[in-house]
Amino acid sequence: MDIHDKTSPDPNLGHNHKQCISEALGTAGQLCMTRGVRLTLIRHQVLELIWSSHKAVKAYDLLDRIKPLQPMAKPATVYRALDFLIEQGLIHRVESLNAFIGCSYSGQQHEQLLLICKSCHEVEERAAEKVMKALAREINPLAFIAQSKTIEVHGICAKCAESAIDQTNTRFN
Amino acid sequence: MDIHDKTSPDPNLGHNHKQCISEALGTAGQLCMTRGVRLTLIRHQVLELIWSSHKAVKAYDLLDRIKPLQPMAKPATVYRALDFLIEQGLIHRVESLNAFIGCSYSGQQHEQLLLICKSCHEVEERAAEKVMKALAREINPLAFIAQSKTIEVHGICAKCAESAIDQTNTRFN
DNA sequence: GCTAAAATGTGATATTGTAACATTTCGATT
DNA sequence: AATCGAAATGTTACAATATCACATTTTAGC
Repeated sequence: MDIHDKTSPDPNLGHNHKQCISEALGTAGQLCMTRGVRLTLIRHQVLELIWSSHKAVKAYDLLDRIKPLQPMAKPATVYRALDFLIEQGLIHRVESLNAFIGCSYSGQQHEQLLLICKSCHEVEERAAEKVMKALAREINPLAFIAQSKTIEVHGICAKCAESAIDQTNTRFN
Repeated sequence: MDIHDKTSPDPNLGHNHKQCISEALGTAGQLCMTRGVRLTLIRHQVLELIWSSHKAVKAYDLLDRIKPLQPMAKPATVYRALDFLIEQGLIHRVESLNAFIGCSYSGQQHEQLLLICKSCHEVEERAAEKVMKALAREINPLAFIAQSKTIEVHGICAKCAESAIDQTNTRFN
């Protein structure tokens, strides 16, 4: 039942997701070039698999999905690629899911808010600058030196909430 | 080298931690009473172990530490107690550490901010209402229905930052 | 081409968490 | 007090997530 039938993109995304992927991969390539780091084949493949949808992906799912392309792949193969991609800010780890998602703001800021839908499992990333400023104002007076900030909100996204209402209405027709 | 020598409280907390523990356990007892749920011996022991310091505790460390008290204890023993304590809002799961911390605001609100020190590993919980309001203002217009919010900040706490400076100065004396 | 560093291959194992079913304990009712 | 159903716990097995150490290969710079 998983729509991730190995490598093909989710067909139900409501936007041109191929463009989404190619943009992300293009930006990633440029950034790595500029920084003098290597977006190797494996790393590129892992990044592409992560971008195959806007859902957070688990490491062992990535492992299964990369095996057709890299029959030698082992857990370390995937985790090393993930480490690299996180270091370069090309993906985020979703702490509350032990999963990974493509970064929508690669090369830009690095404080983000993740909205995680319990229904469709898609994750939306937002810069949420006002929230981050409020967070900074909360923390600064405490003399706590912040090094990384994780904000993850679980709930129901607008699309899923709407379709739930639709269903409810349908029942009364 | 772990200061958690089984069950005794951390002696370096800079406050009367015994009172901290007994307050937390007292509140927990009252809340469970009021709610008609049972703070059984195992649950009470797990809660007490979690409160033995202000550091986040891992489930399997809890298992090791509860074994002298409950020789039958298995992973499920601990995880069930943790599930109960989380449900009742008596502890929080620290997502970015896969660990658990006593809740400093039991019975009150349920949106908190965790400040996690990478140096001493202590976790400070704050209500941070302004941050939460900013977060609500960010999310509401999106029609995303938030059900749970996780904010975890990793960094260096004031105490550790200060002692680092002290050390630096000492080198130049 | 040579070399050192980076990346990957490989096997083992550590850590974290859950499922399923049996047994015991608790508390409300008779 | 006996009983009965629900809640809690005991118990076994295993699933899911992640890391480590060491061998080998690839790469970029010389």
